[in-house]
Amino acid sequence: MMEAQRFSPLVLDWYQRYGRKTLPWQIAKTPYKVWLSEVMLQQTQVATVIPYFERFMQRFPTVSDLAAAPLDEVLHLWTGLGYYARARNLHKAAQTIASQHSGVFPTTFDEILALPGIGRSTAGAVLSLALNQHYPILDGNVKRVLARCYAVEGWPGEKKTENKLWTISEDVTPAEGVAQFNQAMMDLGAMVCTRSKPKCELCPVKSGCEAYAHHSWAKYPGKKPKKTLPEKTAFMLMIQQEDKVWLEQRPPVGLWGGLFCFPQFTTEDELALGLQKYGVMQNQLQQQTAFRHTFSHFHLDIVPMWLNLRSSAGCMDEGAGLWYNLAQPQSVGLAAPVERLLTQLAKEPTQKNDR
DNA sequence: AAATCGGGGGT
DNA sequence: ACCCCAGATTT
Repeated sequence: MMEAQRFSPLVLDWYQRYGRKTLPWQIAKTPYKVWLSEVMLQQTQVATVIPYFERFMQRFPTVSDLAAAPLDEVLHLWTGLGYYARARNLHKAAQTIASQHSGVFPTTFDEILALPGIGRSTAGAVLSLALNQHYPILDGNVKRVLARCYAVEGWPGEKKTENKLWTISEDVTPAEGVAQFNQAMMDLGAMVCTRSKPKCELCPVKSGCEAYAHHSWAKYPGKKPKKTLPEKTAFMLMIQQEDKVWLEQRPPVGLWGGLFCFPQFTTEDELALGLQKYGVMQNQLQQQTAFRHTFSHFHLDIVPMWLNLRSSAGCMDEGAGLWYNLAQPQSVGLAAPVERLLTQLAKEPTQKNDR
């Protein structure tokens, strides 16, 4: 059993020797950099985040730059990261900081917590990592380390389990050296106490770890109860005219909110109706190879339907979408499968498809 | 093929 | 207060 006060010295000592200290958001730390990196890291691993982070910092060096940018450009730089609601929240929070905090990132817990897209853990991370204020965090890495060390049963998605973990995090978080400690906990979870095949022999807290003592690391954290995913189909209509492809912007909320996508239909009948609406000929439609895109809650079988428009025969409403130029792409957000199909189109000469 | 991640929004 | 929803990557 590991007493709470024994925990942090072991972790801090480990951090001095093995922790990460030179990630882009750790150089000249500011609340803005920590916030941006934390939001990106919520969904993606460090190696993937780095280039996104660098692009964001280059384009939006300050919160005010981010606030002043068009949302489409933010979504564009976010393309491929997923969870686009987070990019929208990021943008909205930046605008709140610009208007309500004179462009200065707030430094109290309640002010930060009030920003969209920031909850208890992210607020704690910003204040502890950037300003060394005494707040615990509880991200996926910390949950795993603590669940194993203290043999916390249950899936962390359940409130009861999450509450237990928060209490433990509060108990082990030291008043001094919080910035290093919290960073260390995340590093420990990412590098040592990994989901599968943890490197227990390298762990600074193995001496007091329940899971280590009972060889039961695989039991923690508890697994999410699983259910079978429903399957849906989407016909994606790719209308091409020379170097340009017709895309429409999705409504601001919901799946792929605010992103540009091909006109999309659930059934072939709907597709036929859509073709009528656009005033394009049905007979030159070509079905391409279908593929599956999986979300957390359903499978989406995507059937790309390609159509080469020879004349300006279509009647597209320019207000509802845009002609995406494959040769000189516009700065807009794209859903991953849409980007994949566009890349495909840009590679293949029109002639090859045009049969 | 399955697991994952912190927060928002709806019930 | 609880439950469901995001999206792409890793294992």
